[in-house]
Amino acid sequence: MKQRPTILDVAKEAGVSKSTVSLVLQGSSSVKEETRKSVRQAMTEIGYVYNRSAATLRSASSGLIGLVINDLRNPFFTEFAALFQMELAKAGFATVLANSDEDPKLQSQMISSLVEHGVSGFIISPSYGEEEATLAVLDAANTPTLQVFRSLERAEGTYPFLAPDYLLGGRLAAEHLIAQGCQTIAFLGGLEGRPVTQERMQGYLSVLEEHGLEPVILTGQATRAFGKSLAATLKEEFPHVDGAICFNDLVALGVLSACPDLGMTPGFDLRVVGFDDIEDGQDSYPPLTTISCDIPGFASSTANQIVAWIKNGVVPPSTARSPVRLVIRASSGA
Amino acid sequence: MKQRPTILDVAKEAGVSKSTVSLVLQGSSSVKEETRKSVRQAMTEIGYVYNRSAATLRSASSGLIGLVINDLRNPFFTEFAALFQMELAKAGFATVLANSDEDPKLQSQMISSLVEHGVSGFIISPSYGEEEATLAVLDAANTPTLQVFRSLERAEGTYPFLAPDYLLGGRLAAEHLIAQGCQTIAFLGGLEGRPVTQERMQGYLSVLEEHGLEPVILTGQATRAFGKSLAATLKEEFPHVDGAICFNDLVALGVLSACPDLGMTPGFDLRVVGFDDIEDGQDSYPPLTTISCDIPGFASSTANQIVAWIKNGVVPPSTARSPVRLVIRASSGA
DNA sequence: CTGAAAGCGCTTACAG
DNA sequence: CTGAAAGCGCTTACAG
Repeated sequence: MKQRPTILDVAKEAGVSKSTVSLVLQGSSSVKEETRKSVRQAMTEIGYVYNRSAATLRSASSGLIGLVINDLRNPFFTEFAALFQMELAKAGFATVLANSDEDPKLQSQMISSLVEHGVSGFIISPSYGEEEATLAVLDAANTPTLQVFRSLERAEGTYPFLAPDYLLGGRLAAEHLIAQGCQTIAFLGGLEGRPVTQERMQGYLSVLEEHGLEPVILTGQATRAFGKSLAATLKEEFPHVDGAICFNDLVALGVLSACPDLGMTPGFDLRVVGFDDIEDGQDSYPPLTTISCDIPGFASSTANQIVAWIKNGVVPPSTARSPVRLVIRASSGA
Repeated sequence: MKQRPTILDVAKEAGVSKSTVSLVLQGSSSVKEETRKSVRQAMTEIGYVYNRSAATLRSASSGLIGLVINDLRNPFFTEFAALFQMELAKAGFATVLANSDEDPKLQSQMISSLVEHGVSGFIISPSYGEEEATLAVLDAANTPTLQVFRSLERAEGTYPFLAPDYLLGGRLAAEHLIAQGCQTIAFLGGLEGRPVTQERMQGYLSVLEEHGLEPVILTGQATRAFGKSLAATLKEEFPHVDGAICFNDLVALGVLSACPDLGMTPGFDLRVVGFDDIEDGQDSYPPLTTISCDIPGFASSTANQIVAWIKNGVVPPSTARSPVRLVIRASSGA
């Protein structure tokens, strides 16, 4: 367990001053190629590892970015987190992933822990409720912060917000089911009053209105379990419903998995559309028609924006919407 | 964007020396309660935030733990990561979550980035292949490192390994299917030659041998998609198979979702058992019988061990197995 | 292009 | 119980 070598050791080994070593570390162009090489070699020879804490202390930029997600167990967010992290790694930043688990208390705790660790920026998909604590620590941190997918009410404007065009997604889903000949289309799942639910529902409502159709709305948890229970509710209380737009794919997959026991054939008796395009939807029975939010594109765009903000001070627009598209599979009977 | 206050500002505000502030920060018992209070109050008044980079530089312990996972998109690992992170937060450590995505190159890169950031310990579920680079950077890091779920071949012994009792799991699954009356039981999925596959399969094989039954083994990717394709293979080439033990739940869920189109009734024509007990298996059709690895217990045990190692130098045993149990649901026809 | 010096915000002995 | 001083490993002007 001997001490790790420092730039001083490297300097000694390479026969230069420690400033020169530091310049090599930063890739400065004012060091001769030859010198650079010998320094690099000295580093590998003595097993030097860069100490970012020291660098951070002096230069105030850690190269760490905090990604705080409301529900990391939802595959949609997992997918985003995985892609985002890889994207950032390319830009030389490390990602600290934290799961606030829909708990605003946990969220503010985690954020303040990340601030202590000196993160250079935040990407947050916030948990709802008790916004004060979270906003207080974020304000005190005074660091580039981007909201994704969801936005805190009081933070609109202060922290730029980037999300898929949920409203358009709702419209596309509704138009598709109408084109498939559905007469009565229900909107299933998603917590009442939440902005994301509102937007997806609004797209659905406006299309139904344009076609003179009556809406059927059954909100609730965005989970498989709730989706399963909804299928039974539909069968018993709303047997005339022949199309369902689900708040997200989890709800939709729950509905699909409940159908066999209820004697319903999804894609035939009941045409189902989800939202998010998580991978599981490709391998469900039947495969799930859904609204894709282009997560890879969303992740790279988010990564680019936060990096541009940190490095060059380019503040993203206060609100931006990314494109969505309909992905047609068998669950809607196509 | 004014500078963040430092302990010097706090000291001035509270009318004490900065050493005293530092002692308060560390919860030293040698500070009068009264002093402590006034210092704490001064902190909140001027909006002080602790700078861990500075502390790390001086004391060489960052309070950061790196969790490097081979496939974060698999819900099994996501679940573990989420629980582990919460457990560590309780102990005052922050978790840096990284996804190596089954890519050993990415893995060694991420580890060295984490080392630069000064993590105090590693938990690694390694990606296989090209072990040299990963081991080299880990050796250089010289920091407490625990392997979970999987172990690098060359690292047995050097880095303690903690995993569920896969072999017993394979046995429990096989015994259950035999008790259910299955005559021909197949083992589906899992990459050939991987230790985890070997162990699960070994449990299955030994039970079959004890009962004089012939094994049927179809290895491959541990994904839903592969599970789906296996169901068709079974139907065409192995119609006599009436029980299936899947490498993991993803494969099992893939098999289940393929059954309807093949005219098979899971739990009846084909009794299916998975492995891992991911949440999706509770809401599949039919619900999935599986081997539970008690992820919450595993996560907290892992967290405790790494913390004890870091704080008190307690090195975990070089290999340990955690209990597994059979969870019976409808897919095995019970 | 390279060297000597100061300083980032803490913690750590060491006096008192 | 509290204060003055040194130092962790870097980066940053500033000379040369």
